[in-house]
Amino acid sequence: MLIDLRNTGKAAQRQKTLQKAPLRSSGKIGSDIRALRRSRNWTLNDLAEQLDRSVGWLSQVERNVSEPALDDIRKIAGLFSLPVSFFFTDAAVSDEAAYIVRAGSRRIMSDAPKGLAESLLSPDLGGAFEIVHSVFAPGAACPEPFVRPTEEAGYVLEGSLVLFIDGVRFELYPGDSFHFAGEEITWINEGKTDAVLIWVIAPPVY
Amino acid sequence: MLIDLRNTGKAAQRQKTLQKAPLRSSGKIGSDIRALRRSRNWTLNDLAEQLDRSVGWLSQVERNVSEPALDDIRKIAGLFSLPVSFFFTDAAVSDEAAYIVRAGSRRIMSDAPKGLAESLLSPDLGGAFEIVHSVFAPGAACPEPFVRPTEEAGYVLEGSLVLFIDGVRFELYPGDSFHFAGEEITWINEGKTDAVLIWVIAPPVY
DNA sequence: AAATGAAAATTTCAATGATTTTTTCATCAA
DNA sequence: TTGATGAAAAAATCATTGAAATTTTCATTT
Repeated sequence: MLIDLRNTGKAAQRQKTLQKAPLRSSGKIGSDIRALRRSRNWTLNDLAEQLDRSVGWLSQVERNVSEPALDDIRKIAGLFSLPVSFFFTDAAVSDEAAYIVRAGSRRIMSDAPKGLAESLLSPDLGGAFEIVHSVFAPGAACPEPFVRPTEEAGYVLEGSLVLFIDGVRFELYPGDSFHFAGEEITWINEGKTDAVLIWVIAPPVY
Repeated sequence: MLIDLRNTGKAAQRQKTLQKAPLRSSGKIGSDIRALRRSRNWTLNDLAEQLDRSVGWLSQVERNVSEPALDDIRKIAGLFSLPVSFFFTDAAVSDEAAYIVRAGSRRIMSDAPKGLAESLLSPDLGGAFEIVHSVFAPGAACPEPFVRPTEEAGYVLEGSLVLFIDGVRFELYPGDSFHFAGEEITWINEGKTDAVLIWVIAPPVY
């Protein structure tokens, strides 16, 4: 059992001010930044340095106590290789926003004309895993093999995708699913149509 | 830096015998049982008791050192509310089995004529999360609201499903996705066609 | 080979203290 | 009035350690 010393004497008074702390910022941009930072295993200090801002400021921003300037957001988006729009999804109706992501209003994660369009199926970053909706254009190929310290799985919705797991080639068609953890991965869409997949990653990397 | 004491004196000799330990059982049924037991937070003892078997035996079975009799498997399937077939999926071609689950050869998790047909999209149980392919028959409804100590998310492939999250009603259509953790859930397929979803659960519960 | 029981090994868990990270807050600047 | 800073306070993280619980190993019996 822990003994809570906070409700005595001087400390009790401070708590009062704590509760009064105003929540100036309305959006949830701060939470997103926090999730993104965490997914990269950066500390407040790590990110603050790259932004040329103080740790205290970043802490406030991430807790939605104060809002970053547009320029900061641009910088942040850049650091995470995300489009600025990522932070401004038109949040759906009140209740929904927390639980549902409608087909038409997913958050875009990569605009890049690299042949891979990714959007987020989870309402927010963070949590144990994230679900991404990925569209691989015909001919698109993974720029280079990658290994991630994650557990990943996917399901093919449309088209077909060639996946190399530790160098072994697998051709995946609609309805097929895959799963790997720690192996070296590459992919290429050898088909003539888009390959559409649902990709699950744990823990989140975006 | 850890100091490994095992390669000295008597211990070193034992290690030799350890390496010789034969792997008598070929399948991976044992691993499945282990994953299932763990997902229920049961100890070897808990399960052994219900099976009227010794802990030592169960340990061997789970490590694929020895094989349970068919009757044991029936009992085990029963304890986990799974069809016996669950343990006998026709493992695809060698390399594939570990990574890929083909559309046509998923492991069935529930035959129950309750209007919900679930099959596993992950090649094996265990891991950080599991992906389930679920088909909700028209009119099918969740027998009773449930709360699970998990983080779950899903994506609608076909049809539509009504999901109640903490009592709030959401109608989901193809392309929509949802996410919840700890809320009370119920669902019902009010449509005239099957509702087909992909459902992700972390950590695994099956 | 399957199964058991008991010893040996391993894992799990809670408690502790040292660090690191994060939050709070008084204060200054725009 | 909000953004920003720096430093103190609080909280979270991490590596240890010892005790308890779980799991594995193995000699023996069926």
